[in-house]
Amino acid sequence: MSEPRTITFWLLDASYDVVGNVPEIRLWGLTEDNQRVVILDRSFRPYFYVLPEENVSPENLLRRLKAEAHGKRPILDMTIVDKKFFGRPVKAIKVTCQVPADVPEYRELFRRVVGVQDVLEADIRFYMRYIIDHQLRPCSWHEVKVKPTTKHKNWQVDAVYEALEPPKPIEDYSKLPDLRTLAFDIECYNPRGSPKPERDPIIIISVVTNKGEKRLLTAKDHNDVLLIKEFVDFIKEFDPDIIVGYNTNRFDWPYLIERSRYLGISLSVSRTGSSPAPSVYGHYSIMGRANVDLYDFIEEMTEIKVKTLENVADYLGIMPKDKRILIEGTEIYKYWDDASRRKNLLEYALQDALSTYGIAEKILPFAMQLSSLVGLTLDQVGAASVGFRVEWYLMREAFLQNELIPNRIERPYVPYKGAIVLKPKKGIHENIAVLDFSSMYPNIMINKNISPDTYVPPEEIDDPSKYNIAPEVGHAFRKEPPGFYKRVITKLLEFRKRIRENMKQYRPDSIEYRILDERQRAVKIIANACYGYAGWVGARWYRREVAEATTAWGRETIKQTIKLAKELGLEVIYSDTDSVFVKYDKNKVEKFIKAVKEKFGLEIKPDKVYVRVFFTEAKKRYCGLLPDGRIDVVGLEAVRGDWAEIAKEVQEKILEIILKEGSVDRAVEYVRKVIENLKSGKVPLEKIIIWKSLSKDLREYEVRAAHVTAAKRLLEAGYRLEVGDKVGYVIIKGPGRLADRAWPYILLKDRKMIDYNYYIERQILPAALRILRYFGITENLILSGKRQTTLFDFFG
DNA sequence: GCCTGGTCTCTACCC
DNA sequence: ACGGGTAGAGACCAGGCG
Repeated sequence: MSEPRTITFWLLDASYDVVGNVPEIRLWGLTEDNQRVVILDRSFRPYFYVLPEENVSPENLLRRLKAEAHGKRPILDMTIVDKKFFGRPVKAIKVTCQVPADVPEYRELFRRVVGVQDVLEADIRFYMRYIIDHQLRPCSWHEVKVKPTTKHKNWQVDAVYEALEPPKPIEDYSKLPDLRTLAFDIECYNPRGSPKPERDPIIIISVVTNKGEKRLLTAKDHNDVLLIKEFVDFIKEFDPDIIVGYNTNRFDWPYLIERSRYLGISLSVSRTGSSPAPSVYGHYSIMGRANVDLYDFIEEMTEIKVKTLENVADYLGIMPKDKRILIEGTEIYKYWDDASRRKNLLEYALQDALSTYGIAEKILPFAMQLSSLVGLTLDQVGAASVGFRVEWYLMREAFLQNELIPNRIERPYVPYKGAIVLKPKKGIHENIAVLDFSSMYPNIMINKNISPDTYVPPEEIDDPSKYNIAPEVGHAFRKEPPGFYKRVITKLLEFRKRIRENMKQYRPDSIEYRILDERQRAVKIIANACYGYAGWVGARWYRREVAEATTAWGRETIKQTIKLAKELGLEVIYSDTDSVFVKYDKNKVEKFIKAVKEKFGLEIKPDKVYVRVFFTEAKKRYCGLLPDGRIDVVGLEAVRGDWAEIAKEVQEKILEIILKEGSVDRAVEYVRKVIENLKSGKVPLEKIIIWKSLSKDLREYEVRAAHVTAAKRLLEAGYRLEVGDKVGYVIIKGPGRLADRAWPYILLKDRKMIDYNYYIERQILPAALRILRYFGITENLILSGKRQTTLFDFFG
């Protein structure tokens, strides 16, 4: 039984601990035959690099470092190694320590030694070091030679193995193991505003699993001791691989942890029996399982404006709002205390867990592919910001290419010029094609070899023919050899091509197809984020000249493209960054595409053709009618989250009437009707709520803004608000500034308080006139109610 | 003291 | 804690008016 064997496993989580002065890597996973396993590797040691100053001999420095370390904690090894730093070959001293805690100690000690230029790679967590060095991929399959061990008998796994050699990744991403997923949500008793764990019990924990279980765990009146124990027991019994929730990192887990501590209950939900623990990027780590907060992913979906669980579930078609029970957060305790209403609360809680589970089904396949690609574990990848996701990917690549990973350093923010936006030709245009460059910035970075390691400062320029010189800004980049960004982005684009090739062997409705599709999406997202990353001052591979040159070439490209279009007789209506809107002429457009390819080595593709498109004179705001009758609204009030629904609706309807029917009269009639309805109180309250986000702490605001005063009123009423939350308010009648008349809709006692005049003058009319004034309509004309002539009607 | 115009702050958008 | 470019509303404030 204890003979060595090779097993195949899917990597779920990674961690480490020091056991008997030996660091032990733990790889948590699932095997092909559906066993939960942990693989221990005690052979790996932490290390970092010391980079000598240019004129310092590595041998001398090595001796000095050894002398410096003498008498301190033993260092396992110090060796001079050949590495590259920003593409340049360098000698570095690799320092291998006994345990991870030695690394920061020696980093601090060595960085002060004379002759040391820098200490590198001393800030990488030990298990991440392991993942990078062996190129493991979380959420992917690996092969590993192991032998069983009797260690850690009390852990909740089917088997514990010792690795006889490091695992090897398997390059097939089309399959997933049979995972156990658990979604949960907690409800707290909150008669005194926001619940506090040292005061208010948890009353319901709703649980839904992917194996068809639905549980409603409840408190005994106001005693939640058994409830929490039941929850812990259920997790142990079901033994989930993935635990999902909505906003669990900021609410459920901290609350459960605090509450358990207060009650003296052990929240041992992990596979080692430990409690969830706060970890990197503000997420909670549950040993051996992946704790995923779906909110992290929803946060990035800017198309969902108000990100409450019920809104998101509604938006994603998981649980339509009109088909579920909605209970106001502040009312929960009332339902709990009222025997006749308690069952409604229970149903509500279950629907929350079901919604959460539904979101997980939509999000997890992508999250897993992102995790696999960038190398962050599933529970971390969502919590990490875009910049860090890109960075982890780059760090893996740097390792493969023997490049030293630069340190994260603080730098001043220096702004630079971005893209060009053309002033549109205002009014209505017919038959307009939109063409845009595919991945313009990534391709420019490849074509011009733009990278920190190919950048050459002006004083070092010799023969200009050896460099690509950026227009306007004059930054120079070596043509050869290929720079870091070029190598990385090229690889990503090729990778994506290969995945898309691979997809062809599967039916579009198959699981394999879905997985690969999510994977190619993840690859595209990372490739496209490289430019932004390069211009981020917090990036390890930051260089302003890189970002600045990329946009400069982008500007030149689009300028030349516009010129080319005109030369070919295409009328250019508008352009933004990497797109051109031209009067559609099939032959000319085909010629144009070919010419662009020849001239710039970049691909421009027709994205869509508008039957009709309307532009105001403002940039970034227009509206187009598509051949299938759909309407694209871009930038205008109708698509902004900070206008009252009623105003957005009016604008959208006007655009539709104008683009489809060409009748200004009807549009004006429509606006008048809505104003009538509003005055007579026929418009539902939801449609006049204005939602705005809090971008900072309330005390930090410099001017009195409406949503801030509304937020303060919410706070006084006992609501809890955080940065990023959306505040919904209405404007009420009365004296003073607008900001002082903003009232949280939730606290509104009487609809009579609402200032309808504000909604007419400052919401509906501006939104309507934004469009209608281009057709000769004025505010007075709408308000006077005079019948219009058909003067402004057109086409039919 | 009120009005006006310019500037600043703030949000959310586009690509 | 990935980039810059942009519109538009409202707050704020200085200056003009008389």
